Amino acid sequence: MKKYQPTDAELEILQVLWEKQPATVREIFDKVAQKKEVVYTTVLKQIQRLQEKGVLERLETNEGHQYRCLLDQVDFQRNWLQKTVDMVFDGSVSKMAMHAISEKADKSELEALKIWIENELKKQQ
Amino acid sequence: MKKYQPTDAELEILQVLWEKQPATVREIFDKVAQKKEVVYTTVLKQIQRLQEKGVLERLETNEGHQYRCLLDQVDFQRNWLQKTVDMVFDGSVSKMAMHAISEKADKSELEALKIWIENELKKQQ
DNA sequence: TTGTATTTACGACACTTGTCGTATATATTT
DNA sequence: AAATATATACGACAAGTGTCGTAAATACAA
Repeated sequence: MKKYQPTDAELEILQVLWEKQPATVREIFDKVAQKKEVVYTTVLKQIQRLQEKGVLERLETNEGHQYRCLLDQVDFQRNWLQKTVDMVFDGSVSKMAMHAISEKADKSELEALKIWIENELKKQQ
Repeated sequence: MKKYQPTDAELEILQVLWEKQPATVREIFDKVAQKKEVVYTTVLKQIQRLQEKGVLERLETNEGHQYRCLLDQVDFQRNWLQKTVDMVFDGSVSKMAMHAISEKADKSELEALKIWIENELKKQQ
């Protein structure tokens, strides 16, 4: 499972799993239901379809089925950013970074970033 | 047209329009066809559906129909990043920025970004 | 053990999307 | 004007998705 483009609804499920894995349908459902109104079986169905596609793996434990995500979060993030840069920001990483930062970063986040960049620079030279 | 989540295929069309607007179906098709194999009527259909949805506007000029995108590119970029941060990077802008930058930034880009951040910091306080 | 609650499976439905073929309208050329 | 080319409209279809109801299986409680 290297590349897969989940829909928004699917992504919500993956998010839950990336946070705590493996998890039961109930656990996943509870988390998802906090964010949007949805019925248990809807989430279940989505989980099952994700499993059919090979994105999730089902483990048969003694306390019911558990699911684990076979799509690595970091890989996914990388692909997502790749797509973002290519399709939304005309191929420019820094254009994207600046947009993002100026939009929403607060002071502490800016500070953190600055320090991080300085560190990167040291490493590079 | 403030918020709309285009599919990948739709986004390719919007990209063309953001670059040069308004444009005829033929012009859009030519650009899109450079990137992937597709038939004229497929692109036409997508354009028409986008128009029905109010994402594109059709202008009746003397040399055929022209289309313009009613979805502002900057708004779209903002929304996209919002979603990216929320759904892919656990709400952390700097986490996302770091991912992006470390993927691809060279020294000069880092320098530029550092200066830019310092500037942002000054503006904020 | 028998009834109740929970979990899981299965199927159904409407809607969207990507895709294209065909028909019709419009323009251009001869 | 007739013939040809181009543009546009229209409809169709399969696949995928979000959604849920209901049935079946399983676990738990009385």
